[in-house]
Amino acid sequence: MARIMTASPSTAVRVRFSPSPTGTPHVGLIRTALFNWAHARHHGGAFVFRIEDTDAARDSAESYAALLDALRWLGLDWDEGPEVGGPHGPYRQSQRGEIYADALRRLVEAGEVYESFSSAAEIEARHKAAGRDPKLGYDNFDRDLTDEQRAAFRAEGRLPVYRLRMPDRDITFDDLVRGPVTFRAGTVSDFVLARGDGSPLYPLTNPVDDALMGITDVLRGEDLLSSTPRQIALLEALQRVGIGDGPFRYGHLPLVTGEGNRKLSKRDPESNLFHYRDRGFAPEGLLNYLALLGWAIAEDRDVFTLDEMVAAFDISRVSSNAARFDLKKAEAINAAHLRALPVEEFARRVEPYLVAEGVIDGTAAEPAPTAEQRTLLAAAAPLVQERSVVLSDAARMLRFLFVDGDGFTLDDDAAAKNLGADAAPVLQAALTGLDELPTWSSDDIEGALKASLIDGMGLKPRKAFAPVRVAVSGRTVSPPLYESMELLGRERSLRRLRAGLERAEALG
RNA sequence: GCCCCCAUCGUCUAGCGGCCUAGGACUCCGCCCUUUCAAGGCGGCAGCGCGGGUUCGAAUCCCGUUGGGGGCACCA
Repeated sequence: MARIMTASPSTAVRVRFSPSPTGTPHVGLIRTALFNWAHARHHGGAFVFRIEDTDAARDSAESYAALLDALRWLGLDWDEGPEVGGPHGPYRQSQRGEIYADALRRLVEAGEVYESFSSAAEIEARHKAAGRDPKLGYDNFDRDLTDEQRAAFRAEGRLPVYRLRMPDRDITFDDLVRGPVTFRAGTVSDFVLARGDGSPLYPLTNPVDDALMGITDVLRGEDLLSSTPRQIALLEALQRVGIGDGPFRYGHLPLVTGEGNRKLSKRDPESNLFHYRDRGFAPEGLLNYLALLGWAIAEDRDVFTLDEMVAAFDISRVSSNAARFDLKKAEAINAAHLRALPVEEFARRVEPYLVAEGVIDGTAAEPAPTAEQRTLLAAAAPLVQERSVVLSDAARMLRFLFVDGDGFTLDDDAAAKNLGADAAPVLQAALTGLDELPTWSSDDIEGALKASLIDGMGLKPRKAFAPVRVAVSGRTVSPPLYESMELLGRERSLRRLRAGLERAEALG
């Protein structure tokens, strides 16, 4: 372990990643997870994973599974959390009901929290009556209700919600990425911690768990910045009733935006993490790109490994401006990581995408190529590694090698452009030259094609090789032509050239 | 409307008073390499929102302004 450990356990960094299991993991959410993880690893601290599933109506088992799947795929390992356990469990809020009930009880008994009977309509009506903006928020009306008043409301059959009594002073905290932030006294109204039926809400569960789990640094999206004064007030109140040690450090990460500078929405397919996995982003490539959204490792470098990130990560050097997700750059970073992979590793990672192409057996999780296919892939992988932006590119380029007969199809656009009538003489000449070849090696193929097409027909290389490439591989972008044909083998190569010729002649 | 945050090339960023006639990356455009599609190499286009200060000196500090964003639920 080369990592630097902090001096004493009491100062060890503890961060948490606490998503709610709704929908599919979002790239912005993952960026938050990454920065938390990197911060913890950099300081030799703990990365706690907690599931905030207090809303039974919206949470789903699929989302929960997807969250674990996502972190595991990315390699963001957690020290405490679901399926790992830890001293502060359980790590799913749906299993911590008693903890919140106890916290709420203590807060009420201490007078930190009070019962509020006002309905939204009543609050609005009071604002209007007083000539205030009706959408001002809660007006602290129920703060000092007497026992008699409360009893009267209950007698009407009303159930109160529970609100925290906000302190009447400015609340300032030193944001880890932004520096000092102050909210003026009176600008944050008393907020609801639990429903009328006593069920706890996020504003209560989140700080309670952070306090109980010994969290020291909260790194989250900027969208939560304005709820920080509420959390700080709650944390102070909790401390007064014997829960936790008061407020901790906060750092608000810049938002990840999409087109039009809007916060990337969960509805936007571009925000779906698995969309990138399905296309063949490598975890290290995607993570590297996500890290660039708000952080830079050095002035003149932007491709780096996770280990390098851990060593260099400094939360205070995270940018505070929102960052636009740029697919083109993400792809470029990913391509750099794919090229850096040992070729055997690259081949192994292409396998799931060949399964998706339907050319090898197995599942994405467990591809089951035959020994023969594995040999072919090993030979072909080096030909496509540097031409792949995502792993599915490689699978698409390699597909033609793994199929035969009806399994082989021509790309429509490629065929339309390159296998027209004028391709017929080219393919005919190629066939003639190739047919006489005593041995079938890439060098021989190269020699034969050049002799018959370039020298023989006086064609420009572009013109000469395009029809051959498309006839043989089905696409305009393929592995290097001669090597491809060698791997394809004489029979299949010639058969495809003949098929291409027939097509070209039919059009002429 | 109220509260809070932000402000350097189209995009992501470096810059934390002089090293800046502002550096890198992506995109785009050229050229080279390859008698193939790509990849790679080299080069180019392009930026400190505006106005005041502070200072010998400001992209960097302060104030204002404009613009953008986020938050204002018995969702998380």
